Amino acid sequence: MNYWLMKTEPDTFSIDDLKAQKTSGWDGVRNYQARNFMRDDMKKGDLILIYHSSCEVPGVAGLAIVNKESHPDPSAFDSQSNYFDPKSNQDNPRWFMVQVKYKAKFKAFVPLSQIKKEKKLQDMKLIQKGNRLSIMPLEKSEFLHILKLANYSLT
DNA sequence: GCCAACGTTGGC
DNA sequence: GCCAACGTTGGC
Repeated sequence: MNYWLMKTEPDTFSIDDLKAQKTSGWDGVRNYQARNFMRDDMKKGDLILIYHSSCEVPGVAGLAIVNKESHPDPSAFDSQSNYFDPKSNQDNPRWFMVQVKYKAKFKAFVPLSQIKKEKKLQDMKLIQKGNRLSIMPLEKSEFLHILKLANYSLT
């Protein structure tokens, strides 16, 4: 079992949108490192922190789970899509995604400012200088500590 | 809106 | 393979 953090801009797709849809293909990722995590490493049942970025108060908003493992991102084939990539095609897809399933919206949102203050979270990739990855692995201890801050318990 | 930091592109 | 130019991310 692995643990992940996935960023999303809530103006585009928020934890509330995921809650309403229940499941969603995580399309539109156009960064190779993030793609590789989805294509190679994210397994069904892995748990995911959903992070709101580029918004008034950035931070961790909720929890999701990998529902379907890697498959080609169809938005890359759609010339009408913002995520269209003419270099990707059905025979040789360049971009992959996983499908995620809603688990919870945290009652206690965990803001980035709080994460930065937590001694136990200082090694998180999220707060390393210059890191812009939209999908990143978490240590189990980091994952659990954030659940604690969110006042959320698994089971 | 600013801007630091990073990733990608493409000429050479 | 180098690297300048450009585009994007994302916090502030």
